Amino acid sequence: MSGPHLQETPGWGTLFALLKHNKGRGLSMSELPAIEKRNRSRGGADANGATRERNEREILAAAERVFAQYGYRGASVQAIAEAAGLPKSNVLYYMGNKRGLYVRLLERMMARWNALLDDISVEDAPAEVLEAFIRSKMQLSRRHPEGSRLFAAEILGGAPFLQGYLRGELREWVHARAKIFEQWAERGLMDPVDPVWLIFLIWSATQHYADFEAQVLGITGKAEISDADVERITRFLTQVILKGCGVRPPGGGG
Amino acid sequence: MSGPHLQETPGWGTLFALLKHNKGRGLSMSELPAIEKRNRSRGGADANGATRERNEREILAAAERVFAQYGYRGASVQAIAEAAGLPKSNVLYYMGNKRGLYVRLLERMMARWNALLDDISVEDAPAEVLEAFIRSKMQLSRRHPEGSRLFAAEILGGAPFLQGYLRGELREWVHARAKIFEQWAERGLMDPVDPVWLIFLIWSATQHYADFEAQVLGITGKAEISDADVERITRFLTQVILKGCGVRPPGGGG
DNA sequence: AAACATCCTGACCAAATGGTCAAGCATTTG
DNA sequence: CAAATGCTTGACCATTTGGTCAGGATGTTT
Repeated sequence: MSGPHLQETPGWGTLFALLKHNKGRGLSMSELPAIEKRNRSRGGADANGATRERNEREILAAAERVFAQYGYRGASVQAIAEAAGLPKSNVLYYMGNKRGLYVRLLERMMARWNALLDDISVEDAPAEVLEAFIRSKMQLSRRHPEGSRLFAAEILGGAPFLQGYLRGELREWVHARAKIFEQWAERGLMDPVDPVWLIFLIWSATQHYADFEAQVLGITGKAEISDADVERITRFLTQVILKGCGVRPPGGGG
Repeated sequence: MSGPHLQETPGWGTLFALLKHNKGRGLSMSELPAIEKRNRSRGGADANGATRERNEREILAAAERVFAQYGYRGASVQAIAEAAGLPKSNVLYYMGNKRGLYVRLLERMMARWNALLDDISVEDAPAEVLEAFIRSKMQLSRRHPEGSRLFAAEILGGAPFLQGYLRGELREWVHARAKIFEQWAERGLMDPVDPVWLIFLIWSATQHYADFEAQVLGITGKAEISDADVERITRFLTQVILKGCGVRPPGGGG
C-alpha cells in the first residue's frame, strides 16, 4: 500500500500529457538538434540557444547516470550537478526541479522505445521479426544502458511515474504485437505459446545485459561487455528463443 | 568513475566476512528461530529474547519492502520505522545503523539463493534439472518478491555492496553449473549453447516477474499475479527454454 | 547607449536525513 | 528489596535535501 511516509505518485498530467503529445513523433523535445532556430530571440548572451542546448545535453546525460544508479529518491540534485560539472543552481535553472528533470528523462527513454518494431504485420516472416525484435532491443539496451537502468529502477519502485504509460500506450503496443504472434501460431508458423509471455521473455532477457551488467561482469570476470559479446548474445538468444517457439530460423526463405 | 559526490563501497569486510561465515549453512542468523535460548540472561524485560525476535522480524520485513522500493540511498530509516510501526530510535536500537540493516537483508537473500539447486551432477537428467531450476527460481521470486527486488536494486546500482559476492561465491556457483551443462552438450543431451548465457537467460526470465511486477500487471491489466499464473509461466518458460536448447522435456524417462 | 534577454551562481531556507544519548520503563534474578 | 538487564523513545545534532532569489555577467538588438 504505497510507501510508508514517503509518497510519490505525482501529477500524471505532466508526463502523460507530454507522452501523448509526443506520441508518434518518436522524438522527445530534448533530442531535436535545434528546435526552431530559437525564434523570438531579440538579444541575450548566446541568443541562438547553443549554450542552453549544450548544457541541457550535459545535464540530461549526467542525470541519467545518477538516477539510474540511485533511483529517483536516492539521486540528489547536488550529485547530478557535480556529475555535469555545474553548480546546483545552474541545473535547477535549466530543469526547473528534480521531478521535471526525471520526467524528461523518462520521456526520452519512452520515445526511444516507441520507435522499436513499429510496423510489423502478419505477413512478415516470424523469424525475421523476432530476430529484429531481439536485435534492436539488445541494441537499445546497449546504446543507452543508463536509460535502460533508469527505466528498470522506475519499474522496480512500482512505476510511480509510469503507471499511466504502462496501462496505456505500452499495453497497446504489447497487445498489438501479441495478436500478430497469435495469428502466426494459428497459421502454424510457430508454436501456440502465450504471446505476451513471449514478449516478456524477450524483454527480460535483453534487458538483463544492461540492468544487471554488474552481475554479468562479476560472474564472467570481464571488465566490460564488448560489441562481439553483444553479437554473440544476440545470436544465442535468437537461436534459443526461435527454436523454443518452434520458429524456423531466418534465411530459410519462409 | 563512481558516483559523483555520493559514494558507497563500504567495508567489504562486513558483508563478505559474514557471507563466508554463513557459507554452507544455508541460513543467515536472522532466520534461526531461537538461536540458543538466549544464554547469559540474568534479567531484563523479556529476558528470553522473544521481544527482540518479534521486533527484528518486523523491522526486517518492513525494511525489505522499503529498500526494495526506493533503493539503499532512497530509503530512509524513518520510512522503515513507520512501515514497521515503531519509532525510528527503536529501529536503530535493534539494527545499529542503516547500513547494517541493509547488509543483513542482503545476507538473508543470498542465503535463500544459495540453497537453490545445490546438488546436481552430470548424471542427472538435463530436463529435470533445468525444470527444477526454473521452477525453484520462480518460487523464490514469488515467495520473496521484496527480497528479489532488493537484490535487483543493488545490482542495478552497480552492486556496491555485493561486488565481492558476485566475483566470488556466485561466480563459483554459476561456473560449476555451467560445466555440467557443457558436459551434457558433449554427451549430446542438449545443444551446445553457451551455458553461462543460458543461466542468465533463466535468471532474467524468472526474475522479471518479481522485479518488473508493476510492468507485468500494467500490461496484462491484472491486479495481481496468481498462483495459477505462476504455474503457467513456469510451464511456458520450461517448455520454450528446454526446446530452445534441444533438451527433451521431462517425463520421457531419458 | 539603452533596453533586453539569457546565463550564472553564491547565499539562503525550511525540511528531512542518519545517528546519538540520556532518561525512563519493565522484568527477572539475587 | 536492589541490582542487573533489556526495551522504549523523545530530544537533540550536524549535515544534506530540494528549492528560491537576488544580483551580476555577457551578450544582442534597437
